[in-house]
Amino acid sequence: MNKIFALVDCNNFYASCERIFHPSLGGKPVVVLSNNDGCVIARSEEAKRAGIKMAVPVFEISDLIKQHGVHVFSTNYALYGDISQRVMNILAESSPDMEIYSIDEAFLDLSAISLNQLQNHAIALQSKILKWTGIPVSIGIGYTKIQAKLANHIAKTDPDRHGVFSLVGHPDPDSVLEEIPLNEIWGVGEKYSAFFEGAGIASARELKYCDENRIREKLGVVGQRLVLELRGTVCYPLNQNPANKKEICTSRSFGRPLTKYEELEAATADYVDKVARKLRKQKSLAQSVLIFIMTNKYDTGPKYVNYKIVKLPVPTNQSHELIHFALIALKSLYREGFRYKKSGAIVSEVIPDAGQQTSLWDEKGRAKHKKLLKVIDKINENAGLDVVKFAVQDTDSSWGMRQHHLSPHYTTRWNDILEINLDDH
DNA sequence: TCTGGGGTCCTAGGACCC
DNA sequence: TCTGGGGTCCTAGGACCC
Repeated sequence: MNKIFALVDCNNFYASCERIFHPSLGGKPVVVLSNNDGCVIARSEEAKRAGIKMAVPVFEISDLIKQHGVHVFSTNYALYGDISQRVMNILAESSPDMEIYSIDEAFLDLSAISLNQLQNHAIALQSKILKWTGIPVSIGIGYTKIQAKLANHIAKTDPDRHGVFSLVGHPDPDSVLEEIPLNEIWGVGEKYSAFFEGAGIASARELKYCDENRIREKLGVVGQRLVLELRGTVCYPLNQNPANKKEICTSRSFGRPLTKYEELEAATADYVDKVARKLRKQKSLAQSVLIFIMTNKYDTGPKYVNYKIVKLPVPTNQSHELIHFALIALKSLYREGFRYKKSGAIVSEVIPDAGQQTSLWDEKGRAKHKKLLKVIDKINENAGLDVVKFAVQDTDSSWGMRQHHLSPHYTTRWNDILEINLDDH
């Protein structure tokens, strides 16, 4: 039996999240900014129509913002993560065979739904999500993930489809593919687009019927899979139990350039602690940690970029231990006289935290710290904040993110819960 | 003058994704 | 003044082995 995949994708997710708690923003242009209020990372339809492009630095569009009265928000991951979970819960309930692909997308296996019910099933799901969470979604259906992605693109862009489109059961799928430019295909980026253009392949339909071996020669197995998936051969199955991360990274630009070692140390220790928490959350240990620091790549002043990798003597996910080795690396990286813009920590050689061979001596202190960290994690999780920190992380954190347009944490922080005044009408 | 061949493992870097 | 952050997979090439 053929597999049938659906891709459910939240429309303009971050912008839609901000709108849930600001219903008056319906029909108005909304954008959400990256960390430090740097670039545009989400736009409502109105903002797109106003000519605001994805990923532009916000200072370049200040005129557009004024001109169209665009509502601007700092990124609020606590809110988006929580709303995402609610959407995913609804999907999981309706289709147990599901893969969460990103914060705002999930693949579903709909093979069990009869062909003539597919469309209705999708429409019902779409309206349920809207009703229960306030988030509008688009749903695309196909015989492979790449087909489902394509169908989703049509569901989103063709107003006649009202957010649902299926290539399965379509009378003439090739005529649909004919209209799809190559760079809309999932897995086709800048380089592949240029290659296809040079090879005289102009649409998704042409790619589907091209000589598969020729593509394989030039683009390897990745290119060949593109062709096969377009034809309906599954190369990317549903991945229901995503493996643990093999690499975990936390890095940030600072709210202002840092020059003193102590400030750089505080920020970097903070990032390392965040990495350690992510490790503990997925019950993993890291065997090496990389620290990098860099100056502003857009600055005209003196530039410096460098990194250092430290092999850890014992695999660990303990914050203080990782911070200890990270700071040794940082010390050797630091040079005076530069304005640092960003630093980061990446752990790799990640292994499961189970049955690790450690020396007896190691084991003693480690077990104690493990208990302590468990408590700290719990406190921080419940508070929804970084209440407990290591001393080196600094409580002042004037280097922290600029977020001048942050909305409240409506759903994850008690103090921010929405109050409704019933007398006010 | 002649100078194997096949295999594995590791790493860096490219390409892509949201 | 202001320019995001966190991932995965694949490939080519070097090191090393027998």
